[in-house]
Amino acid sequence: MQTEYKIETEFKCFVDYRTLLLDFKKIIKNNKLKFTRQREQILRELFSLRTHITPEELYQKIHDSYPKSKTGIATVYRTLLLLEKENFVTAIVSEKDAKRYELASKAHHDHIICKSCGLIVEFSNDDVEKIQEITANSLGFKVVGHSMQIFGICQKCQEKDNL
Amino acid sequence: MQTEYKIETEFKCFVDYRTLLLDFKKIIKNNKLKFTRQREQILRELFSLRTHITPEELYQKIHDSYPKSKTGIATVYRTLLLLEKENFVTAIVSEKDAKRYELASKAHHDHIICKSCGLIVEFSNDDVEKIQEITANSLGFKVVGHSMQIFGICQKCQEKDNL
DNA sequence: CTTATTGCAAACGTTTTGCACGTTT
DNA sequence: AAACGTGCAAAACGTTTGCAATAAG
Repeated sequence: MQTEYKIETEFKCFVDYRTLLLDFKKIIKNNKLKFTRQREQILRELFSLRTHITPEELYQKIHDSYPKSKTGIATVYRTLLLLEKENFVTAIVSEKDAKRYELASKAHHDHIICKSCGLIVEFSNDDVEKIQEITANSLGFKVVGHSMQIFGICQKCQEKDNL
Repeated sequence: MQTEYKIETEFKCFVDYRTLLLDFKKIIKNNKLKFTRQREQILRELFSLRTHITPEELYQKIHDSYPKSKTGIATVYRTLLLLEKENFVTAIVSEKDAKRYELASKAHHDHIICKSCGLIVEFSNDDVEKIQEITANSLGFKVVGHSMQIFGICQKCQEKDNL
């Protein structure tokens, strides 16, 4: 495992696309990268969708939105990795299927996932953040972040199962 | 996604191997399965290791412990799936590399993971269990379980990085 | 003797990579 | 012009599966 890591201090909140784009271009410039059509399409699509999406799904959506686009799946993966590194998106690893990405939002939040239909609902809880601090400190760790998933059966699926 | 799921009620605690084996044989009998050399080797290895291990690592360990064993990797995967279904092991999905399994223990616990060296330390916190209940209830979910990972930098890696 | 399990290799789905070609700066 | 990004196809990775052979009940 490589020794590079990032302290989770910087949270981004993108209310409008213009701000997002500006922020992104700043990162691009700072890292001597290039602002390409593909990167913009991916960012715009992520912004307008605002869901937990897999790279494959995102790739499909881009081809729906930009029918002539030749953006390859590899580029989607590469861009998501860049966006994750720069805290523009966060990832949740699903048990089933692929990693899911979502645009970073102001406050950290966690997820409750329906075991039956896969529905993902966000929640946030200040106590979780406190537990994170207390636990890490008591074990000598410097906190980077955390991820919590509650698994359950959503209301709809409970009703479905009771038939 | 299939509609089958399991309520996380049954926790096992294996202090000695004999008890573990007896419990396992009971499950085998109840489900009209067969008690094979491979299944026993896998169980014994999990018991003596008591770490968070990947299927691949477990496969290697078995071949170290039983040099003449021809146990295939597919059998390791299949057995781990069975053990997980029957609550003999629990799995944590790592960001990097493969799923890691550990023998089930009496109490639920979560993990803090070093981003630098991959060290996994267990912790348990009653508040996490409460948060799980409260959150699920408020969102209309029936709780199945949860998984929480804190990411951080362990003491050793912090020192290493300060050189 | 019936049924479940195994090992193997092939298939799978997701993700990464090497490379020649294109695009951005 | 230099440097970086791209698409493609191939490879890599962890995992599952079909099947004929084997072992357990």
